[in-house]
This record gives sequence, structure tokens and C-alpha cells, in this order.
Amino acid sequence: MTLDGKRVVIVEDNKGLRDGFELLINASGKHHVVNTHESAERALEALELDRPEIVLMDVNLPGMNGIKCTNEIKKIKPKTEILIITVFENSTLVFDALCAGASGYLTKNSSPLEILNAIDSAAFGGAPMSQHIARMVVDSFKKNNKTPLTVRETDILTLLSNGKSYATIADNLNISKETVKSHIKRIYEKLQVNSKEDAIEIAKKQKFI
Amino acid sequence: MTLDGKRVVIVEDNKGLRDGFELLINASGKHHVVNTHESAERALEALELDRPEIVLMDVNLPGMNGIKCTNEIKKIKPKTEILIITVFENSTLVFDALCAGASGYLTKNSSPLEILNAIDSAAFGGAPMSQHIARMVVDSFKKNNKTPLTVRETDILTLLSNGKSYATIADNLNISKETVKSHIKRIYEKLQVNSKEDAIEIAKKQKFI
DNA sequence: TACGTATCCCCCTAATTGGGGGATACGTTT
DNA sequence: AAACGTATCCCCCAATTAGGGGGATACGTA
Repeated sequence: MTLDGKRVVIVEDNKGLRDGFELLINASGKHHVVNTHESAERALEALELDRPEIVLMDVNLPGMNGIKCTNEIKKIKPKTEILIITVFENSTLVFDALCAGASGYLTKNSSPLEILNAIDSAAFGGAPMSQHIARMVVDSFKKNNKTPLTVRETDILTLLSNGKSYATIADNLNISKETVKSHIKRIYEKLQVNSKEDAIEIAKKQKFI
Repeated sequence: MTLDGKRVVIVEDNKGLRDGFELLINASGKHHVVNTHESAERALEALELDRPEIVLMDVNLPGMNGIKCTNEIKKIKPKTEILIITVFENSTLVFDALCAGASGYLTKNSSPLEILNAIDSAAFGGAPMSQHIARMVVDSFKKNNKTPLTVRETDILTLLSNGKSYATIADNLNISKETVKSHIKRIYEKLQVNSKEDAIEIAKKQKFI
């Protein structure tokens, strides 16, 4: 497969790393770094001139952080691919970054080759992630198999947790509203709660739903 | 990094592919195939004897499908790493597989090297995915930046969509219940709905929340 | 100045929720 | 055969909630 060179911008406050990434990418001959910035604010100011197709973004920056910056860039130029490169792999940070529109998430111990591959991958519509991050993301979907709830109860609690009323749930499942009530009573018993809110909170925490 | 050989089981109804995968893995010298099965039912029967550490699982199987089988294996042996290998990359299928506990999702056009790498990755706690699948998964987190809702309104609708009552939302945000009501009125106006259920449905569909 | 945003208040009614008490039917396990 | 779990449906009742209507104040920005 052929690969056009992409316009890359680097946002990283550490000068050593910034220069290192720039050298690495330019030396590869595939892509070219059009600019580098030491803060999110500077990167946003220069966005229209830089016209990056790919941005390597640090998270911990002086002033505006990299996640907020990702969000801002996506608002202005939604097609920009943003790769987070950071030492932190805190799960909240990872999911916040992805919600903000980041296309990938690499840790700074990635090898030069991995970083170049990640840029290629992003250029081709992939989502490069460090192994550990990828597992974190995939695991976030995984349901707990040790649920005390029956399939029917799980269905009903899931609908309830999506803001549906008893009537709507009954309608969706083609059963009577009274049946829904009965199931919910059992759910509350099993989870040892006595309100919708508590049931949802506990069930989500334990990934029953 | 060193790598212990893993016990691999293949579940695939196509004999050609099944034998091909087996040959590939055994020839690599890293891992060994302890058994292969042409159906989910057979694989489950043999689970205790096979004691697989990694399972390559097809989705389209005669009888029980690969996703249901993934769920069953995870119930009995939660530590088993299951890699889905299929021609289908329908998004519902991908997310169902991950919810069922699959650790990775590869498409059948993956090269032999990619498949071997995926097994290594799974053995090391990664989550191997084809580029396109990875992007699908990452994109599922992405919020729509073109929301008509303000930050405050988005916060409130998010809490509402998690089953919270006006009172709880007010409490969480340290504002009066009347303020919550005001915001919700504005949200309904903007989304042109007049109920919680409709607002949540529309907002979710458009990834405002 | 006007607009959007965020905050708070009143009134009112209908719908919803949750707790209590049941019942029937079906399949599995003891 | 009896007990259990599951799924289905019904009644009554009280408190809370949701939604619609009408406001107000304050702050910052266009």
C-alpha cells in the first residue's frame, strides 16, 4: 500500500522530546513535521496556518491540557487525527481523551518504530494504541458473568438504566407493566436496594449491565 | 521479552481454515494447538480436557454461534483469552463479542504474521484488533462536538440518562431542583421533545451525551 | 442593548415509583 | 411428589416525580 506524506504537528512541552519526535518523523522520510508547539494555546493559535493532518499531543501541558486541546481542535478541524502520547495511562484520562476525539493513545515508552507505525496507522483510519491501553478499552465493554440477575431481569434493568419508564419497558418487551414491576421488585431484593437509582448504580459498578 | 508457549484451541467450521490455522501456529514454534473443533458445542464439551489458554473463535458456526460460545467459555474459565476471527465486521457483532468477553477481534484477511502477533499480544494481556475494528471501538467513545446543548445542559442530560431523578441531579451539582427543571425545559425545547425518554434517545443517537 | 447562560421561585396536574398483598404456569432440582 | 426459581399477571395505596405554565435575577459577551 502506498502512503502519502502527512502534515504533522507536535504539541509537547518538553523540548527534548519535542525535538526528538520531530527528528524521528522527518528522518523517516514518510511524513513531515510542519510545526511544533510547547503549549495547547500556541497550537490552537497556529492551527489555521499549520493545517495539520496528524497531531501528536501530550496530555500534561502548562495551561490548557492536551485533552481540552484535542476537543478544541476537533471542533475546528474535525478531520484532524490526534494521537495522545503520554506517560500516564490512568483509565479516566484514556476514556476522556477518546471521548474528546483522540484517534489513538500511546505511552511514551513506545519505541521510535512504534510511533512511526502509529502515525501510519492513524493516516489509514486505524486507532493505534499501546497494548495495555487497548486492553483497557476492550475490557470496558466486558460484562460480569457472575451476575445474580436472570437474563430477563438484566434486560429490564438495562432498559431502566437507559431512562425508560415501566410502561415503555413493558411495551418494548411485550409484557404487562405489572410484570415489569414484579421483576423490578426481585431485582431490588437481589441487589438489596429499594430504588431505581441505587439499583442502577450498583449494577453498573459491578458490570451486571 | 520471553514468551511461554500457550495452549491454543481453534473453533472454526471450515476445515481448510481450521487446518491452516493449526499448521501456522504449530509451525511458528511458539505456541501449540491442543485441539480444534468444528462447532461451539464440541468445543464446550472438550473445554475441561483441552484447558486452552487462548481460543481462536469463528463467529458464524453451525448451531451455537461464536459469541454465545465466548460467553459460555468465559463463565466456566474466565481467564481464557478468546480471539474472534471472522469475515464480518458488523459493528453490533464486534461490540457483542467484546461484551461477551472476547479479548480481540481479527478479520480473516489478516496475514499469517498478524495472526501470530495477535496471539502473542493476547498472551501478554493486549487486545489485538484489525485496524478498522480498533477505529470502530475507539470511535464508539467519541462525542459529537456539534451539540446544541451547553456544558451544563449536557451534564444534566447525562445524569438524567443514567436514571437520576431531578432531586439527585440537583444534589450532585449543588444547585436547586428548580434550576434542574429550568435546564431540562431548555433541553426539551432545543431537542424538540417533551419527555425524558425522547430527549435521551435523541441525544444518544446523535452522541450529544 | 440584547442575547445566551445559569441560577432560583411559584402554581398546578398527571404519571410514575415503590411497597404491600396476592395468583398462575412451567421447568428443574431435590 | 414437593420445592424452588423464573416469568407472567392482578389488586390497593401513598409519596415522589415529571412536565407545563408563569415568572425573576445576575453575569458575561456580542
